[in-house]
Amino acid sequence: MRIGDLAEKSGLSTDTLRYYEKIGLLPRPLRDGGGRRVYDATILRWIDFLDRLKSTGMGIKDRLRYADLRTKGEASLTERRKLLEAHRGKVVGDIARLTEMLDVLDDKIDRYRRMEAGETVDPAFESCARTEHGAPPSKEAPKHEHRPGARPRADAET
Amino acid sequence: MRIGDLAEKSGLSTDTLRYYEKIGLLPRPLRDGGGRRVYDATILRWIDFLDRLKSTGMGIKDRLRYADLRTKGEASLTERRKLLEAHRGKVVGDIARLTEMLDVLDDKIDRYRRMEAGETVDPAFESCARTEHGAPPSKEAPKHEHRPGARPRADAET
DNA sequence: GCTTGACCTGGAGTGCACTCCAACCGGTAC
DNA sequence: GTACCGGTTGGAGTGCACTCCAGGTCAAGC
Repeated sequence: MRIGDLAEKSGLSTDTLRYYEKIGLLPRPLRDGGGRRVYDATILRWIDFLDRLKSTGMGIKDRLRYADLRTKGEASLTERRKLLEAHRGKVVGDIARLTEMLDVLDDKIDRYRRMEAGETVDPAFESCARTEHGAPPSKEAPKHEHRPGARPRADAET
Repeated sequence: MRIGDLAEKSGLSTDTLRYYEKIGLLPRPLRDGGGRRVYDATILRWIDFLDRLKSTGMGIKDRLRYADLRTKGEASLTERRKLLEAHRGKVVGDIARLTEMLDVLDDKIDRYRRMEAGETVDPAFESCARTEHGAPPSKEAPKHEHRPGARPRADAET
């Protein structure tokens, strides 16, 4: 398999494949008589995993680190596991943040929809602010003060 | 509130706040006698929402678009809703991808752990390839000869 | 009055992750 | 033989999202 085929199969461009090779994400492939890269189909699995790492927010440095450990064989098992565990933590956090955002968005979209329908909707007091900075509500909005579990904060946008 | 206070409260740097203002993400604040920016606390809500959009993967262009629509008031409700709905779709997709990755990672971490414990574990094919290309496991991955940089390793990731 | 520190501006620099390009080479079809 | 396609290289360019800096102003504290 030459670089063009791999590009097609992996969804990466030939430029990206060469770039990944250059920085060390991909191992150096064999070359044919004319000096052209020849790939084994198994590389696709590695590319797929790299892609997954990337698309779940792992930067190039950590992918590089993982790729580097991988070349070291069994000796690097523990380190690789730790790297993956760290990434797992990030993924769990990301899922939580995204899930929270889904609520915020649903809330906001619903409000917009009602406003579009001509309903009078009170200025969006909703969950767009992080609880950590939980600005104590100014006296303008005393209603929403103590609602455990409910959205503690308001957003000025309409 | 001056820019330093806002920076502290929002978690953004003063540079970033000025940068956001420059590109139009933040409205131009009033100035005091000495020409210094003076902020109303309500800006924090907007910053928090922007931050949420950002941390759930919305790029600066779309945030800018949303910010711009916001300044247009009610006339832009529908467009804003559509923008948020589009983002919602992305968020749903991201959650799915991350959740899938969590499985992959758990699988891999578990495998690594067992290998560290000396168990014989077959090379983890399934956890790194997308199900779509689902390649059947090849017969026997050759035991790792260790020649860094010379060739691609036969097994996808161990 | 002087120092300190926060703030101002415009513009340059950074890091990531590609992406594109010029100039060249090798193999195949006609 | 030559046109063409798909490769090769090193290096430059791009877009995003900041981040830093020089050189200045302003207000308050000593």
